[in-house]
Amino acid sequence: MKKLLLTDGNSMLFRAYYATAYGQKMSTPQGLPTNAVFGFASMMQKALELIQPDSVLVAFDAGKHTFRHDLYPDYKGGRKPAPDDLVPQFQMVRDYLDAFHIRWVEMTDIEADDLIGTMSHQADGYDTVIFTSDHDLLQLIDDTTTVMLMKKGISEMSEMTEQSLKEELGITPLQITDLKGLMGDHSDNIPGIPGVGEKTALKLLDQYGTVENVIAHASEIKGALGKKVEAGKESALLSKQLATIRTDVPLEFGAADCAFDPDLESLIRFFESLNMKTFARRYQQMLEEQGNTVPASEEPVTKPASFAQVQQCPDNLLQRDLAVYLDSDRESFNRAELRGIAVSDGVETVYLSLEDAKADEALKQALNAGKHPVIGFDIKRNMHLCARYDFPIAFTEDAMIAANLVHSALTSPEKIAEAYGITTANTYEEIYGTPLRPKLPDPEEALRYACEKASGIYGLFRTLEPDLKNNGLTDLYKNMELPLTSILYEMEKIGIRCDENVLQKIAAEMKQEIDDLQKQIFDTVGHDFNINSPKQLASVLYDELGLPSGKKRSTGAEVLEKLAENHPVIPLLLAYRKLQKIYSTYAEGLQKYIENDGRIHTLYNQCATQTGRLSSSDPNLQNISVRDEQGRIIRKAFLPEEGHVLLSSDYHQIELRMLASMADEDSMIEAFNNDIDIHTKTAMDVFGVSQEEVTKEMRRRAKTVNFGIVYGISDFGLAEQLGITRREAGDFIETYYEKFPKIRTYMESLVEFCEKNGYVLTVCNRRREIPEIKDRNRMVREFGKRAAMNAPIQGSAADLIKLAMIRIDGMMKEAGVTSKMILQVHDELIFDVTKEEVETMKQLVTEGMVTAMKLKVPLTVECSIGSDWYEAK
DNA sequence: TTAATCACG
DNA sequence: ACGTACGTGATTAAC
Repeated sequence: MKKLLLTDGNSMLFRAYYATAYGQKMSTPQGLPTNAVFGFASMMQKALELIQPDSVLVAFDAGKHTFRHDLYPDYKGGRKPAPDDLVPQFQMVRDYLDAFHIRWVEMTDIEADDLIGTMSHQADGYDTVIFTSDHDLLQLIDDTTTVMLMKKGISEMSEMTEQSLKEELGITPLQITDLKGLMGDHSDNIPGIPGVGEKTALKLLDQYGTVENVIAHASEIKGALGKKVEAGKESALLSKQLATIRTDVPLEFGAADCAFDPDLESLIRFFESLNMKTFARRYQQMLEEQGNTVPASEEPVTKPASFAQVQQCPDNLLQRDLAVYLDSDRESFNRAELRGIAVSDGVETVYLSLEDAKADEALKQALNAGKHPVIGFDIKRNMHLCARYDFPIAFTEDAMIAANLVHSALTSPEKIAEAYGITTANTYEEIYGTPLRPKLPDPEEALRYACEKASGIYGLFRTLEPDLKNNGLTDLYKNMELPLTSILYEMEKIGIRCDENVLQKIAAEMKQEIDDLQKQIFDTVGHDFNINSPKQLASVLYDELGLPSGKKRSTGAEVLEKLAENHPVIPLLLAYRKLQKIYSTYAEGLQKYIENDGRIHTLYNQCATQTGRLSSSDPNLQNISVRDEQGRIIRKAFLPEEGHVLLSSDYHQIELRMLASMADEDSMIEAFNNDIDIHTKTAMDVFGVSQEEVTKEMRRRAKTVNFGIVYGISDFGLAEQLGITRREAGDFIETYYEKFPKIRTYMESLVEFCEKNGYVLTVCNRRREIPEIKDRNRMVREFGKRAAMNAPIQGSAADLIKLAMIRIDGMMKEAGVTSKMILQVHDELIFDVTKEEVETMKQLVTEGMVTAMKLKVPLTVECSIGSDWYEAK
């Protein structure tokens, strides 16, 4: 059967707009914004590839007064007008469809939904697929009609059929109108029955089937709900009518008239006129692959002539700012092989084999003269490669870090490439295969890839430079992140000594215990099963043992702890889980990372977080067990160099201190100034008792509240954490805010600032963008608020320790010590220290950390020394 | 590849 | 009416 693709142009355009609103600013040569058209075109292309339709129709809303407004004048009331920079794109997107030869339709005072409804109704002989994010359209589902529901952008989609609808909501497509009738629709301002939400509506439908039948049986419904239904009858019937999509609009054409016959040439011209080079290039390539002989466009987008392999770098390049791409495999930094190097000045790009590059003295000189910027992408990795292959390059800029500072959401090379539309003709995998299925690369493709990368890095950095400057990020970039890169490079290179034998011994003992526990669990339950499988475990707990479950049948530790009393197997399971985790991740898992030098070289990622913290991976050395003794012994495997000791120094309550200082909360500052235990102080205030009267439990609760504040507290979250009611938690929070009023006003100011600007800042002006704060979904918005409260605190603490690292690094160089900084764990620094330098280092490190930043509260650190990481704590 | 779980700050 | 604490990375099972 033929396939028909239907989609709602307005809704898709809006979605595209908001999905791209925070990305790179795109515009036509005349300066008109094009981001929404870009997003729209990406979505459309993905839809076309996915569906492979024979016919396509895009429907647009037109006119302000539809038949629904006759029924209900407030229909779609309260909507904000389209943003200014979206308005010109309404026409542009129609031009795009015209250029592509995709049929679109709009009819005065008819909504897109009704056009789609009618077309899908009429399209006999077609399998219809409706692309939408609008749940209303689910009512159109039938044997030959499916709905592809977009979640975020187009990346997440679910294909909805009669069956999946039944599974997810327990209703038929036609009942969607009843659902909306009962619960209403906030976005269209459809009232429904006030006080009835999705859950209640589904329950009613399950029982009565339709709105009409619910109303007919209103008298049977007990309690408040019955009253609500009684009062909301008419509204429900009206709402159902409003939600019902028409299938009888007088359309003058059919599916066959919408045959999809793309005109790539005119589409390419369209993209070129809008300055959308990536798309133009992509379709150009598609066209060429189809074997169509087309005259080359006036300005060829790919410039094969400028991508050349040379034996010596041309002189003119040596006089300019250069971007460098190191051609290597994707192994970890201490294993990767360096094959060659591509350098680009943004116009011309050349590739040199490693051998040629090493022989090119002029090039080496240019890359180390410090005369012109040398731009890289992830220069820390590049520094490792350069050092191992004895090919020095003095990088001065890192486009990856710059991109992450400008857009905090860009936490990986892939995201950066996507956000900035950086593409290569082939993906790396297409050329080199995967680690499992390596491929002999085609030399020309490999050359082109490396050159495209170098040229892409150059362009990326040039676009980012003004953004760094305009957002006041230059100082952070130049004086914090770049110096830190070099320090992290050294730390990665040195690594930390790790004794495989210790791990093996722990692993062996643990294995014993795990096997015992496993046996006991099987005996208790009565049969064998895979305890590591949450699915099987849930089935055992909730089906076989009949334990009471919440809605989710979770097998997480928190839930199991609550069930501990109900069955003797629960404590066994918890113990098993704990050991299994420590065994597989640490005792066994870490061994794989010990290199031939007997050391583990973790990777510090400088732009993996949205808050400015570092992250550690391969392996993650920032989450080595410490909280319980069973796991803590893993730390006995981490050792200093022979004859040295480990020095660990950590900040005391850094985030709370940072908060007190930033919020300028006097009584909290005073407490820190007088070195009073902050959790006890909080307990005194919240519970209204004297210091002597604070019990352990009170202090524990106060501590939890303090943590909660830093996380962007909610009464629900606190209640969950403390095992108290929501009300009690709410009272705690209220009392807390009364005692620390500036904390409240500070938090409120953060949320307000974020709502206005879409981002928040740390003390060092690090930005975190939080688009969620403007989301139309309340839950997402609430998350945005919490993030807005947390990011400045967590981020400023991250700024602080980064400054401390830079300072300490400087002090160590100045003092000429041989000790080394080797690990960072967010509020803690670990050093490998020679015995003679212990006192010097203790003092130096403490001073460096304490004076790294001037706050309104003192900074305190705790130092400890040990012959392994277990002792140094 | 994704979800669930759990280790850390 | 809704379902929530913030920020990470590794392992496992099961698709």
